Formats: sequence, structure tokens, C-alpha cells
Amino acid sequence: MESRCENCIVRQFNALRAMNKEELKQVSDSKTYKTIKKGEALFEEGEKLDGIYCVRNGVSKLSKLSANGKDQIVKLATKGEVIGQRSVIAEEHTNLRATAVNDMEVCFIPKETITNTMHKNPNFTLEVLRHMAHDLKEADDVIVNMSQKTVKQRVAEAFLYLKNNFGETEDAFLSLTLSREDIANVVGTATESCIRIISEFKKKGYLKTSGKKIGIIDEKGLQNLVNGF
Amino acid sequence: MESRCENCIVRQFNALRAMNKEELKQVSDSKTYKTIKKGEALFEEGEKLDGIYCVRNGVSKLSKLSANGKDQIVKLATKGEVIGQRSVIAEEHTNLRATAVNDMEVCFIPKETITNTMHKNPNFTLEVLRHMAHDLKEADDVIVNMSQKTVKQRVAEAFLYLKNNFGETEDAFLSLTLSREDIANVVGTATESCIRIISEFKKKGYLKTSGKKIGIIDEKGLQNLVNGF
DNA sequence: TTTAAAACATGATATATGTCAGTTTTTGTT
DNA sequence: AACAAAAACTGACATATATCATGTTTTAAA
Repeated sequence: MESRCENCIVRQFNALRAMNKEELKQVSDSKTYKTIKKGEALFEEGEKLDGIYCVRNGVSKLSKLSANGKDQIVKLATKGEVIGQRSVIAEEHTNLRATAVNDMEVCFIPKETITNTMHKNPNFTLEVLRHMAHDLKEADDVIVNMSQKTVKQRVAEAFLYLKNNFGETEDAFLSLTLSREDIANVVGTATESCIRIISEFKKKGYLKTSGKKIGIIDEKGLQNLVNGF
Repeated sequence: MESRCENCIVRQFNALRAMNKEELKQVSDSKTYKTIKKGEALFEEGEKLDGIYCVRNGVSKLSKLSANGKDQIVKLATKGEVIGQRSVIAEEHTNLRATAVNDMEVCFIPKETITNTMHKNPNFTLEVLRHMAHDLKEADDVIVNMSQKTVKQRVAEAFLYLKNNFGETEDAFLSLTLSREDIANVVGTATESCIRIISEFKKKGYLKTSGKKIGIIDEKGLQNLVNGF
């Protein structure tokens, strides 16, 4: 279960790989290990964070709830990704809440450890910056998609995204199973609309389902749809 | 016209304020001054940038053109803001194009100058990081608004945004005059829809217009609309 | 000042998507 | 295995918004 950050594989995927041995030791000594059950929150919108979360296992959704009950998912964070760094860096309250989509294991690293390293090690800061630049690009792309693509295209794109980022099982179902509601909240549409489109995709031979599990049959077909045939 | 960065007021608004005298001198010596006419592009989508642009005057829109001709505006950058840093930091081609909304004066700073400083001065890197964290938050907010608010609410919000970020003239018109098409492209809607809503807001006494100039009469009213009455 | 082009404006209509209401299936728990 | 609760699904309908078509005003250039 618990282990030293120096030996943690997960670290390879995030900015912590730019840390030197001494800095990693400091992280290792100050971190705490946590498990979060499916459905539980890592933090709520508006909270002040005392540190960041490094995901060792499981998936978290970052979302914002509106007055009318809609919960827009802005990002899905998985193994190796870091959650909460935006808030810690800007020294602001969180603008999103983080919820476990399935059971999670995370390491909590106190913000002092992070900020100390950022003031001393420019390579680390630069690495964090690169990751944030990537996140910003993705966010820009989402904005553009929301205004230029139809719901159907965005749903199709969401499945391709899930396949590319989370992979599929041996029996060709998506490894990450989201509820229809969560898919709708990623896409930014109503749950019923999302369900209807999934049914249509099934009829057209793009997808297969088994309970709430979904598998991609015709990736090319979905891709064509995204690109407007 | 031309001047030393050390004395440039604009610098106070961006990450360059975290540079020391020596670093600023380097920027000053390597920068080039450019003017861009209204409608001209600073760079096109997909270009590789050799440096960043620091806006001294005027406003630039960062947008992405879709196949069907829609041009979604993701950000408006004005005096003091830096354009192109995301692309330079991530060492990627630009994902957006930058166009002058009105006549602009900018300083072009070669990327070597920036990356040199980033490797040496953690405070500068951290300051860049803070700005990017802020941009990311704004982008997240836009995503959420796009999915949770109606076009009418988003148009109302756009006018409040324009007032807060660009101010108004003595006769209470917005200082930044955008075409109806540009407003529509900020909001992510059709130009006709945008025009219709402006007409409606005029009738309801929220706005006044004079040619393409627009002024806010009832800020509270617009704000209520944004919040769903 | 005249004129052409661009931008603004409005009506009519089509359509994608949301909402409401109800049924069936799946899931997880005792 | 039985059950309740949650999630998935489907139909009917409402509506916000896009699209097309056309006229008017504004802008900028000759």
C-alpha cells in the first residue's frame, strides 16, 4: 500500500518527475495516503486546499454544479495525474469539485512541500507549467467543440476520448464505465438526449452495450461523424 | 514609440514584472516592436511561434475557425497581456489564431529570451504559472457557462465582461466596440440570434446602441438575467 | 457627396435538443 | 433469491436557437 515516492511509477506521468532525490524525500515524508470510495468527494467547490492530490488509482471527475442541478464535468483525472494544483498555485478557492468516479487511492501532498520546491527548482516549476499549458489547450478545444459541434458529434467524440485515454477490456468494452448521466455531463447535454444518441449509435452499429458497459465497434464510423461525415 | 522594457508600464500587468534588471535588459535588447492593423493576424492557427507577443495597445481576439465557417473566440487579450506563451511553453504549434480587433502595438520577444529566464529565475516561471492558472480557471468557467446558461444569459454576461475588462467612454458606451458577429463568436451563437437579443435588451431598457456602439443602461438588470432572475 | 460594400436588422421557418412523464431493466443489498 | 432503489430507456411534446431570405442602415472609400 504505502510506499516511497522515489519508487512510485505514477510519478513518471506528472511534474514530480522533475524533482531531485532530496525533494522527493521531502514529498515522501510529508505525504499522506488516502482512499476515497466511489461517489465520495475529494473536495467541494469553493474549498481552500492545503495541498494537492496525486492519483495512484481510480478516476476522479472535476465538475461544477449549477443552480438548476446540472453538473458539468470539466475534466477526468486518472492515474498519475495531479488534482488541485491550479487552486494551490493561484492561492484561490477551488472553482470545481472533485468526486471519485470509482474507488480511488491518492496521495495528499501538503502545499508547503510543493511551493518550497517551486521556489527552488525551476525545472519542476517549468514542468508544472507545461502540464498546465496542456490542460489549457484541452480546455480551449472543449470550448470550441461546445459551440461548433452538435451533441451527437460530441457524444461520439466522448467515446473516442474514453477509449484513447482509459483503454478497453479484452472483450472490447471501454475500461472506464461512466453512468449515462456522467457521459451527458461530460458532453454538456441532457441525460435523455445522451441515452437516445447511444441507442441510435447502437442501431447504426457504432457501439455495443451490456448493462451500463459500452464498447466501440466502429471507431472509424464515430470518427467520421465527429468530422461531419 | 520604442522604449526600454525597464520603463514600460504595461509590464506591471504580466509576468515580466518578476524579472530582474539584467533579465529585463535582455528582453529589451532582443525585442522588436510591431504594429498590426485592425483585421490583420498576429499569427494563424497551426503556426509555430518563435516568441511571444506583449500587447502595448489595442485588442486581439484568439479564435478557432471551424469547417462550417464559425469562428469561436476563446479569449480577448488587451494591454499588458501576453499572447502565444502557451504555444512557446508547450513547444507546440498554436491551437488558435490571433487577430487584431483594432489597431495594435505589440512587442515581440524571442522565445530564447523567455526560456532562458524560465530556467534561471523560478519567480518568473512561477509568475507565468500563476497567469496560466488564471487563464485555465477562466476557460473552465466558459465551458460551464456554455453548457449551463442560455444564449440570452451568455450575451448579457458578455456585455458585463466587456464593461468590467475594457471600461466605458464618458457617454457610457462600451470602450471596446465589437461587431455583432464578434460578440456572437465570443458567446458561441449565430450572429442573427445575437442581434435579436441585443434588440430585445434595447427594448427592455438594458442597453442602448448608436451604430455599432453599445452601452449598458441597466447593469443590475443584466446581472439578474445572468443569475436567472 | 455619391456609391458600393459591409454590417445590422427582422420575419418566417426548420430543427436540434430539452423537458416531462412513464416503463423497463439493472444493480446492489438484505 | 428477493427486493428496493437506482439507472437506463422511450415517447410525446415544448422551445430555444439556427438557418434562410430579404430589406435597411451604416461605414468607408472613390
